[in-house]
Amino acid sequence: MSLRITIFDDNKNIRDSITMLLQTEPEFEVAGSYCHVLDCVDDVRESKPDIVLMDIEMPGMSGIEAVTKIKKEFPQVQILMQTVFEDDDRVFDSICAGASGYLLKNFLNTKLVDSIRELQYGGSPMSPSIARKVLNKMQSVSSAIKPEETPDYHLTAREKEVLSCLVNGLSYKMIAADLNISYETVRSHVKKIYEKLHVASLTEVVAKAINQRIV
Amino acid sequence: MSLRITIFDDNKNIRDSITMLLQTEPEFEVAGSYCHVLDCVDDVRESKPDIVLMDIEMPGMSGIEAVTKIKKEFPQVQILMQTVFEDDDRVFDSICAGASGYLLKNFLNTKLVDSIRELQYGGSPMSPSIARKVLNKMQSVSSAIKPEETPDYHLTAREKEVLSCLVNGLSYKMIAADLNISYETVRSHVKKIYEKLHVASLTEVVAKAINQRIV
DNA sequence: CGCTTTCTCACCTGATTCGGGGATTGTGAG
DNA sequence: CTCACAATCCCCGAATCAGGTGAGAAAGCG
Repeated sequence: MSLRITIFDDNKNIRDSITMLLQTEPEFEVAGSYCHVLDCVDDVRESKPDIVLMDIEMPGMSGIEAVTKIKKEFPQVQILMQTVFEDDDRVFDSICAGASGYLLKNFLNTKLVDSIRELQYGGSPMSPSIARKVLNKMQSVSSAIKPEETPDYHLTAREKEVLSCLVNGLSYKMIAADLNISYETVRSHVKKIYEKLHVASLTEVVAKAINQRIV
Repeated sequence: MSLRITIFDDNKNIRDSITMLLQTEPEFEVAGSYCHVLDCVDDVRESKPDIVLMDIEMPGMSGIEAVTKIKKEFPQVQILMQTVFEDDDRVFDSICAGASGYLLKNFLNTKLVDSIRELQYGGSPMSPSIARKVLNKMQSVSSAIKPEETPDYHLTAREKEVLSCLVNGLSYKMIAADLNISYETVRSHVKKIYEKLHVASLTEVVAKAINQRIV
């Protein structure tokens, strides 16, 4: 059983050299070869590839958009991105779009065949420098999510109730009605909240409450 | 100039075979070899490695904790994780802890030397199946973060400026001073913002701005 | 050239919030 | 049993915000 491979690259020389490279392996079959991705979904439908090689820089529509579209229609297709640039954002965007591997073009000759095999076996081939970018991004993302250190302002239960009403945009009057207490009581609580959060206006309270998830 | 490598692995056989493997390369130097990570920080301080090989399964303290500690003290040290398991969580945790590469143990013989060189050159060697897990995680995380469907309230640039001031807790007066415009102008902008966001109080504006990331 | 949008500013009236007080209960810790 | 603290309520004056109305200058557009 042969492995069908479709190529998207605007550079004919690269397409040809990839084709030649792939033909050295008997079980690889170039199912299609296209110089743009404007009809990528149709192209994939027709060529029925197991693996798509996608250049990231393409005229008309970017390779990243193409990945999104192809993955949406044919989620089982594995896509290997190729690029000359190590642009952080594009690497990241490609991954989010659903690419399964990422190869720098200057590794094409030496690594392409290996990479395709790795894709075939459920791996994700990546040039090491790309992998480094991915790991760094991963670390920054995860550390950006976690830091939920809530300094704990010792708000009482009632104060928290009032606070969450404030965050929901209620006025003192409305809060009073809502909690069945007097307007003045609400004010007392709010004053306390001001003290405890070290702020001096409702907007600051709301901002602080939301950002520090005291709500 | 030789590359100093320190090994942490509770299995003596593996430590020895790694050492032998590394000795085939003249510029590699095994700086230290330890069977546990309880004193990993001191061990690293003494052996002064450029690269640390860390087994993920270790008695006493897990390799992941060790990575955290080593990276905290010696951030420039590159750490290559090794494991027999492809446990999703541990892979992810290792990355967050600061590991720079991830190698499955059954690739040790064939890939270790290459991987160390890639680390040396700023890459992140990963077994393809590990890379796949990382990509998948990445995709799920990013899609979990992104769903920020911002309905787009058509705020003008100036309005957004005012808005961000509001979110930072500034009063109209302060905003006026900040943006070098009149108090009344600030009010005009705020009124517009109220209309566009369909709200009627500052607290609602702040809450909406933060929650929908219009800031 | 008109037309729309944006940014700017102004005035007035009423509503709401802010920052000080002070007071009364009940409850739980020491 | 005090003593602290939370929760409730009250008053006042000053500051700020809200809503409505109007209007001029500059920029962009057909």
